[in-house]
Amino acid sequence: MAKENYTQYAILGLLTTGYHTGYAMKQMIDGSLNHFWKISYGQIYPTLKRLVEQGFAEVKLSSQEGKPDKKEYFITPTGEETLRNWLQQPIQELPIEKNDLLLKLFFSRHQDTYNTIDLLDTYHSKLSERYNTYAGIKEMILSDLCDQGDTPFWIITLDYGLCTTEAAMDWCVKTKETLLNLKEE
Amino acid sequence: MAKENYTQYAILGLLTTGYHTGYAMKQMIDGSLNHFWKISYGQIYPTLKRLVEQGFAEVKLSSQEGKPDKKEYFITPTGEETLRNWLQQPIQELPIEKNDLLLKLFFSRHQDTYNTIDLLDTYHSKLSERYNTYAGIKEMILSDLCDQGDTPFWIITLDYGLCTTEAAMDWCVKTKETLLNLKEE
DNA sequence: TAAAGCATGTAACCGGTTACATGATTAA
DNA sequence: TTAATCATGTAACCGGTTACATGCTTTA
Repeated sequence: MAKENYTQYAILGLLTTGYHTGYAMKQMIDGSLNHFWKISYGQIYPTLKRLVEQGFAEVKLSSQEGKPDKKEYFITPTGEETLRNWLQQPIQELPIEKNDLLLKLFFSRHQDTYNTIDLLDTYHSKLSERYNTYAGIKEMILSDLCDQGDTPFWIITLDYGLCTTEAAMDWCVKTKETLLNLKEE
Repeated sequence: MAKENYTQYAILGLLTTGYHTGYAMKQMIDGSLNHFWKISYGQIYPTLKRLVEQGFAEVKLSSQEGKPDKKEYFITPTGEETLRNWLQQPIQELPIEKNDLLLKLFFSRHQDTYNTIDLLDTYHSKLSERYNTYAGIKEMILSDLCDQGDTPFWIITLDYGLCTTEAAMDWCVKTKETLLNLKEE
């Protein structure tokens, strides 16, 4: 099956959730989507251009007072259909994350145990930070009384982040013990 | 801080664990490392070449009977030092996995609930497959009586895969319920 | 007046994949 | 004899990042 460029669908999707400029999309992604997706201006603007060329979106130039002009993009019916079609396709393959901590652990036989444990500790604290960030965003969304139709779905993706992060943290703790036992032997 | 090319360290690491040809490395990675790292021949061979140029490895041409000639690579003391140095550096940033299921869920507000649940089911079954694969590899390593010094570290990385995969599976089940409740309201 | 935020864009680069090319040996 | 396994390699391509360029407005 042909490879898919998911980035365009991400942008198409954002067009349906109230983000109409490249700048606004970038803000949104950096703030709320970045636990499972990120994107740079170098992708956003060319993609928006291409979406218009393909008839999936339309541009409207709008000049604002006190702010620079901006290009507002809107999804077309064809674009909506394309998005819906993609949403229905089952995922083909699980993502594999390139994890450099695991890569290091894999080759840590000749390393000093305490050094390896340091790696684990740093990793754990970063996971903990991440966990708190996600929990914070979740709180924020839930306390926002304006109950958008999108919010339950946003919460779901956050929960994914929370539960896998938690599992990874538990693993850190367990692994630390394993390494210490290994050393004692 | 400058960006790092982890691939070269992966290859350097493999050189220390008994894999001396590009072909053998590829086999190894596809079989045992692929839950957190993968690599193509298009990277392996040029990287090996570069490692030699940098003085981190040495080549030895060996002709075998009944098999094609091969190039055997060996790590040099400088290479070992480079590797050890990298192993000691704490990881800078957590990997963020691009997850297209989450991307779809994020925009699934306008989708049919049962369709979304289908996505979750497929995902769950793939996770389950992955879990079994990891569990199988772990069994295999543990039952292999030749107790290499590397094995505890390999088990640790497998455990990471097992526990995060399990967490993701639990999330699938929970999310399915959430979606059904949402529909009933 | 300087920094921060709003806003759009591109060119160079880089890591990585895919497809292709080659060729020997061995087992079905 | 055909497929599978062993073995090495490259060129084209692609997705994505980074650095750079521009310019306006608001706030400190």
